[in-house]
Amino acid sequence: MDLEEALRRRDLRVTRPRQLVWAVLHESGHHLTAAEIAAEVARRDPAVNLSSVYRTLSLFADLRLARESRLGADDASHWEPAHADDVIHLVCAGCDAVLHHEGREVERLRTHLGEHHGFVAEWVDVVVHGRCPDCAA
Amino acid sequence: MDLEEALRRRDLRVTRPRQLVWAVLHESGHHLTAAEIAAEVARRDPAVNLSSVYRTLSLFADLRLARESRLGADDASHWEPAHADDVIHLVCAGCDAVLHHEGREVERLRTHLGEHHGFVAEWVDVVVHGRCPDCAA
DNA sequence: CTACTTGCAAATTGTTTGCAGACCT
DNA sequence: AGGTCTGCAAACAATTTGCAAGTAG
Repeated sequence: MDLEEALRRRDLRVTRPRQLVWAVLHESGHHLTAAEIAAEVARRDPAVNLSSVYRTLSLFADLRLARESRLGADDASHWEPAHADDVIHLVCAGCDAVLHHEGREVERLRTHLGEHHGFVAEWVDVVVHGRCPDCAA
Repeated sequence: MDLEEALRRRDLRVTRPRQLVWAVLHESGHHLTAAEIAAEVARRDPAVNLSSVYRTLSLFADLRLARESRLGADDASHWEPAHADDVIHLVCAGCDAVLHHEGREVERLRTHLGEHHGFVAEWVDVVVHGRCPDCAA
């Protein structure tokens, strides 16, 4: 996935805030809040403003380059590079890690809803709160 | 489910705001925001304050009497009387209705995560965005 | 009585917006 | 050059909190 490519294809400009947000999003292995992203971006270039980070993230969301998720009912939104919607988020109550689980479950659910209930699923969001193997002890 | 019973059991007081929020939550068939609940409560007793509605809702959440869900990444929280977590929310992009789907899917997912990945699921949240039968046309 | 609750208003938090200037292309 | 982007500060919306007064048990 190439940022410049994706932007130019739609006549959007390649700017410093966009490059930095992109880099931070990809270098971090986990989910980040807008504020966390902004902090890391600022370390690299203090001139970049928080509101640009927000604008950039929602642009990325529109372009399907990034994905926003609500991991808790309370928390702020968390961001990560885009991935298919059949990825389930496992949020550990012990260490706060967010694991990804990929399986057939979402696909099966989607099919079931369509065939048996006539509901056309466009986007499936599954968040499981619990304890990861290390913290389950 | 009896409100007075649930409150008294924990030495909590049965008050007007609590009774009214409880009633509104149960009389409405669908998901309501705190503001909507407050508006309906206020119609019955204008003295009840919005912040009491918030305090009451989070009390109900603690007591497992009500359930909060984020139906969109943007929206405010929506509330409904508590129900098991194997109920899936289907949010229709056409008519904004929120349907409930009850099935074995969540239970199966929970078992799978436990047996194959050692992840102990405590709470599963599934939200499916799409189109209900009427709006899928 | 007296601790639990509430109303009210002010404070927080997360996110968005208006606008003039900066900068990609 | 010219329209797209950004920084900044102010606006917003949802939710929370401090505190004195109210009330359930």
